[in-house]
Amino acid sequence: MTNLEIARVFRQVAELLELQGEDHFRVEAYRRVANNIETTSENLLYFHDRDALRRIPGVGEGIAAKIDELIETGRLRYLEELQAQVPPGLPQLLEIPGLGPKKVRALWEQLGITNIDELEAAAKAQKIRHLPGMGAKTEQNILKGIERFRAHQERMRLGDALPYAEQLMEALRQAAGAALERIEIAGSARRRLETVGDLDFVATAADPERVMEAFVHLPQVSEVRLHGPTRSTITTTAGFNVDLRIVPAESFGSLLQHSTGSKAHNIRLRELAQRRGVSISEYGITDADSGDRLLAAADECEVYAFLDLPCIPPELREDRGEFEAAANGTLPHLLELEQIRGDLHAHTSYSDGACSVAEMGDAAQALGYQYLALTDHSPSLDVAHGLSVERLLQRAEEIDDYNAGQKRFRLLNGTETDIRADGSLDYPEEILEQLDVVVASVHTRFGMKREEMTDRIVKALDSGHVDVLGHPTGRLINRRDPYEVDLGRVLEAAKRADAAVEINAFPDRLDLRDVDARAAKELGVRLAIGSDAHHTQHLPLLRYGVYTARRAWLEPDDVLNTRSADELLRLLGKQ
DNA sequence: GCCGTTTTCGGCCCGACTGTTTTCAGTCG
Ligand SMILES: Nc1nc2c(ncn2[C@H]2C[C@H](O)[C@@H](COP(=O)(O)OP(=O)(O)OP(=O)(O)O)O2)c(=O)[nH]1
Ligand SMILES: [Mg+2]
Ligand SMILES: [Mg+2]
Ligand SMILES: [Zn+2]
Repeated sequence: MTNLEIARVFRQVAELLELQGEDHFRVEAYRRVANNIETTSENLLYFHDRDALRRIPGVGEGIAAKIDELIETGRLRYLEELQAQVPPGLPQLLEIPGLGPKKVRALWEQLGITNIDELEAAAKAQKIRHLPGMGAKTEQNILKGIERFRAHQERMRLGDALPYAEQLMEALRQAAGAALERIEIAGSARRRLETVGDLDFVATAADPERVMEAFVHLPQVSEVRLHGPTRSTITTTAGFNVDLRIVPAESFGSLLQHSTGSKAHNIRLRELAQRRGVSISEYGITDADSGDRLLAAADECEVYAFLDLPCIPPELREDRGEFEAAANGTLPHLLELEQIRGDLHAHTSYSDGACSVAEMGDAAQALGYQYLALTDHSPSLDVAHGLSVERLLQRAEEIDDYNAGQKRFRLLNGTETDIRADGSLDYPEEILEQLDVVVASVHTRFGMKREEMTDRIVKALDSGHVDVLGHPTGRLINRRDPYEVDLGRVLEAAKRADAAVEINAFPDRLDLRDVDARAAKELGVRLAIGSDAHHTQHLPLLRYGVYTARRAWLEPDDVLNTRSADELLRLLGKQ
């Protein structure tokens, strides 16, 4: 059982309780714990006792016992009891935008509606308007909501979201002209979360009304969901929601802080404020008793400063220890893109890349790098034109020729060797020993059992020839789940072997993910950031790996490729 | 259901928009 599966169980419990009219805070307790379990790196299977479980925030006596039951039996009787009390199609109604627990419960109890089809029929037959608090508009909104539910979009990858956000901001600047003063992206995109559910913009305006009008009339808009004086929400033609909030300039920092979130972070911050007798909102800070405004933050850091905290970087705002670190003065000095000296994962046209050795080298230099590791695929990966030993040697000559003409840059002669099903590497030892950088990755047999996959990867690391474990979980965001593996044991093996583990920066991968890279650091394992470029144009995607590294609390020393070429090769034992 | 330098019981963030309602409940961010 994976942490994600356990998290899903508790989300189901939350929904079922909610539909029975259970206390909101009890429901939210299950949701909160589900989020915290999903973002726990170590598999709960390997937590040895209840005390260890209870160190997960939000896990108390009751939930620890339920996790135990899930791990021991794969089932949760409490969930089954709740399921017996609620029609199976009912929880799905909660996913319809505009429908929450109160309305769904009323529809169920008073009209006997138990699934989406029945809901649609009731709305069309105009039966819903007779319920208290509902009317003809409610029926229309339910029908629209069902359409939206059926057209439901998955979360957008950050790599798509950030460029799209830039485009939208530019479009709005054009459309609103001088009426728009300042606009920034907030929400999960600003926190650089690997996927984003929507785009959240915050702005100030000389003429807020005009800006709102311009926003809801952008050509990219397919539907206006909300349209108020300080906040509007639109759906784009691509089916994606975009929020815009506007506040007076003196409150911009308060709004940016609020809209950057995360929700959990905001709640923690506001609780800290409460204890000091003040109240934080997106407009500023007020005295909890008198309501007098004490601060309107033009800069978001003023909000933290008011609570005697240093400013917390957006990437850390997840309520995963950043408040404790801020209070202790132990916030990390996060990695910056400018500190990256080179890229440790790239392909050329020798394997499945699109560009030549020289083209990749030139492009890396244009980015200001001191080195680029060319890590083409190995023989058994014939779909990716893996290099035979002969071709590998041929490429080495081409790399030498290229380097001969360079003063402050070098191409590193590397490989991304396949970790074969039996855990062996895909080149003879004497070949691997000649290479500057050996990245080793799993590309086949993703369906292996957890133990088998773990043994496979550990064996590869134990060979002593691996410098970097490539994309360690094999996931493709929105397309392929990570393979099942005991990451804790893999990280221990990497530590023993003095191998780094990769943050593969390609936006489809981001592998390791943030919380796993953080666990690696905490175990004392070094990270390597690689773009996995298959084209010169992919090289700049490395920045997404830096974002993930920042979300993992990484500092420059934790990352292999903040080192100079010489230092890097020394660390890898190549000099 | 969880949690505690003011609590082991009694709180649990705060505000915008909509549609229904004559003052607010529900939903969402
Ligand atoms: N104080 C407070 N702020 C919230 C709440 N819900 C959302 N926010 C703030 C923090 C969020 O980052 C921000 C934007 O809300 P979203 O629902 O778009 O969440 P976010 O962008 O973090 O994640 P997403 O990828 O869109 O699902 O609004 C809440 O319940 N309370
Ligand atoms: Mg968002
Ligand atoms: Mg939003
Ligand atoms: Zn690969």
